[in-house]
Amino acid sequence: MGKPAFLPSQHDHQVCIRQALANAKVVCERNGTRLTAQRQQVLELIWQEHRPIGAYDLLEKMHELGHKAAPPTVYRALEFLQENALIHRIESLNAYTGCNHPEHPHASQFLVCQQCRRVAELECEAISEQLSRQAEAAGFACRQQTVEISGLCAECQRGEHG
Amino acid sequence: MGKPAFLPSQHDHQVCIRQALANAKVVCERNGTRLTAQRQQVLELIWQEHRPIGAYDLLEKMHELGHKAAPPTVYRALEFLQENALIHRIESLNAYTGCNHPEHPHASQFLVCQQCRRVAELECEAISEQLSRQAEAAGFACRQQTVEISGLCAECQRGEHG
DNA sequence: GTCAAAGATGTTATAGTATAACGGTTATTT
DNA sequence: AAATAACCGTTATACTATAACATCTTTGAC
Repeated sequence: MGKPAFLPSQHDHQVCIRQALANAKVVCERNGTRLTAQRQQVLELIWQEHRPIGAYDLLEKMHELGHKAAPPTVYRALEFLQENALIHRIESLNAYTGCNHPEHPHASQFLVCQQCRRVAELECEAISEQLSRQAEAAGFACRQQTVEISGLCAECQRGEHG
Repeated sequence: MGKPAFLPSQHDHQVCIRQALANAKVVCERNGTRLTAQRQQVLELIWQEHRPIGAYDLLEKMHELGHKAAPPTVYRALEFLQENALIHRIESLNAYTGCNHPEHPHASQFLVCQQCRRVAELECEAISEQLSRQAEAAGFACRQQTVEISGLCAECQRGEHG
């Protein structure tokens, strides 16, 4: 069995962040796109959270770090990161979260905990393929899937997050 | 084979609207909730569109009809209609659309055409059950599913909507 | 029927999310 | 070095949603 969908809340998150930044460099190089300092900062701030973070919360963090940015700055970075598959937007939260598998294209499914607000990314091909099949059966040409499941993660079901 | 996912754009939509309002009355009666004139108006305006409509567009339509409403009015109606399963919110559009099957609880999947902005509602149990299973396998207690697929509907693939 | 409680609506203000538009700067290519 | 494209700064504004509080209406108990 692989990694659990939700990492234990007490894992060493610095490792996640370093790994994500290293991945991002490789991906951008391969894509021929530029991971500028600003974009990298936004990506790092996203990864520093254990949960999806909103654009204006990111903005606030940048201000705290002395980077006097305006909304378009952060939205541009978010757009770039999405285009390069480095982050995902969680529609039901209006928030952004790091992608766990940026190195290959994939359709994801997200488990969104209503209590602790953490999100797990599934990458279940059976689901994405079944969705594609159903869409095609209706004559629909599928471009992008948004699959988000709200509920309670295992820890919150056990009452570990109050 | 049943109804097509996307109705032909030239069907008699007045029939859809009348049917939806009749359904709504039954559903609210069964739920013990009150379909007031205001809520009914919002539901009717939603059904008058062939595509999901935003809260502020609804507001504008109400103004055109001489009903001088403020945002909370329409949001309250939308909340009520959602609670009674009479409409769905399409997260990826920030817009609302009539539910095709309000009489029984169900998880839906939405096909969202990027060109004509129409939406088809699938109700595929195989998909919703597979999603639940995957979530549970991760120890996740599923409460609500959001499944939206963006792409092109059959008509738009044939260039019928320019 | 009256009255209390609950539910629904009106109103004002404000919070939260996102983009348009324009000008300047930096990097890349030739 | 000039031309181009990509990136960034800045201001203003559009779009989406809710808080808070007052008023009115419906319902149900007596």
